[in-house]
Amino acid sequence: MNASRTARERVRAELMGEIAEIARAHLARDGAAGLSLRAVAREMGMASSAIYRYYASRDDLLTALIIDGYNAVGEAVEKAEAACARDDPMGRWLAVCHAVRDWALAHPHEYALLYGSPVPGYSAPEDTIAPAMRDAALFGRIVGDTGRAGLLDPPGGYPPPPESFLATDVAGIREAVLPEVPDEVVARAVTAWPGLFGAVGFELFGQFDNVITDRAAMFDYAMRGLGRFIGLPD
Amino acid sequence: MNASRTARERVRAELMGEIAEIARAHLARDGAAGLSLRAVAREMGMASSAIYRYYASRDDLLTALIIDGYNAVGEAVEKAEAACARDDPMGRWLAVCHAVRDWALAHPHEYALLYGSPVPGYSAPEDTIAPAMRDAALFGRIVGDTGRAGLLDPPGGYPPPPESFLATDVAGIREAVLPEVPDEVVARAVTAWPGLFGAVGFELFGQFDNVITDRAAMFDYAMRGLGRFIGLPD
DNA sequence: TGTACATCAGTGAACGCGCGTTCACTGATGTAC
DNA sequence: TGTACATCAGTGAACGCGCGTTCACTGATGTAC
Repeated sequence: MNASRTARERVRAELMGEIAEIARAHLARDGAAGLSLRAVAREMGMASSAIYRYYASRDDLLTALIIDGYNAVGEAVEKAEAACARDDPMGRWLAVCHAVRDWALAHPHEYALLYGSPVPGYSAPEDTIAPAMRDAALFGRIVGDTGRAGLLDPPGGYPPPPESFLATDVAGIREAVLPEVPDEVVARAVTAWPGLFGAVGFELFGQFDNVITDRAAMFDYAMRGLGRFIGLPD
Repeated sequence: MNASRTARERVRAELMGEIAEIARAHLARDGAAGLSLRAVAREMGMASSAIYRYYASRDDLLTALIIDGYNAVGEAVEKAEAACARDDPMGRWLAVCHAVRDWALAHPHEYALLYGSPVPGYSAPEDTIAPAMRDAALFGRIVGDTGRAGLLDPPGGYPPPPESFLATDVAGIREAVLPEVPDEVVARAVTAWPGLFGAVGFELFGQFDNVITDRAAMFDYAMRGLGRFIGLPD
């Protein structure tokens, strides 16, 4: 029967979720390197071998956590951005930035797993690519909307992007996601994006210790600067 | 006698260096999480317990590697910058950027140890603070020299730094290392600096995979932009 | 509706591994008279 | 210069730990007639 089959499958899905949830808690406490199937099984009250009914290996479980993590960042970012006025590009951009930072500060080990050093011996499968793009996709939409609205206003006084970069990567990205945005703004956007994660990483990984105290203000200022650099109106 | 005492001490120092060197090779191959005293001892041809004559614990060895790492980056950066004309601030800044990137690409695991996610269970002692500042100190000198030469020319069109940030961190940093630089440029410099490491991290940790191919050109362009933002003349 | 069979979930023991650290010890190298 | 003693380097066995993964197995849950 269909009903009974889905009953079994529902229990299965629930247990997979429970395992992932406990694993995520361990990850949050000890970091990715300390994540152990045996510890998760212990907390589930299962034999360690039982986990293998649900995840084929430790790496499989890690992959699930990574995908969930990207989606969690993506959701946080989308939710924050959705609350902004559509015609306020800078506000939308800042909402994205602060959402990333807030999420990172609340989930440092998970953030490290997603954007920090790769876990040794683990190589991410293709399934992680799409979720990993979620935040960047939203960023692209903001820049694209601003371009379509004719509101882009990038400050002058900067050297133009090099030809080789324009011809290859910038052209491809423009075609794919930013069709109505000038080449130079595409180039600026692509180079500005890592600046967000550099700022978050510096704060999270301790580079600001003993140097910066007013971190929220500094972050907001830095992100406003990046937004203006891209051409978002103030 | 003095001579003999230093003889023993010289052997000791040499062995400490050899251990660190082998450990660094393991770190480069397997990452910090995979660094094991036993493996190092094996390669030294020693009993694993003998390592403890030289380093009190695994964390002690890790600390030594971190300090060496910061100094290696610092040296690479200083060497590259020293080769530039003194009156070419943008050239000096770009030399620093490219030196960091080149070093990171050549030593990805070491870079991850210094600027990536912290090693779980390890907390860096005070001895690492000074070496960690070496590259930033040079950056400060470049900006300071440019300010003293009256060449700073930051592009307009950006919102001013928030008062709270100016009053606290910016004021302190200005006093300490950038006395002849306007507040706003200090603020810009402090916020731009993590952008360098964000760009390097994105490339190194795989965020550019399947997206950016012409990475050297993009990096150079992005760093030029940051340099201009700070006010370095083109 | 009841029964025979197949599928799945979960167990517990085991394999084989590597790790950091301690400890009592043997020899060699330096020191003081 | 020679000798007694102290210091140091290095050994090898051991402690106690945790890990990922496999495998033969028991029961329970679903399926097909």
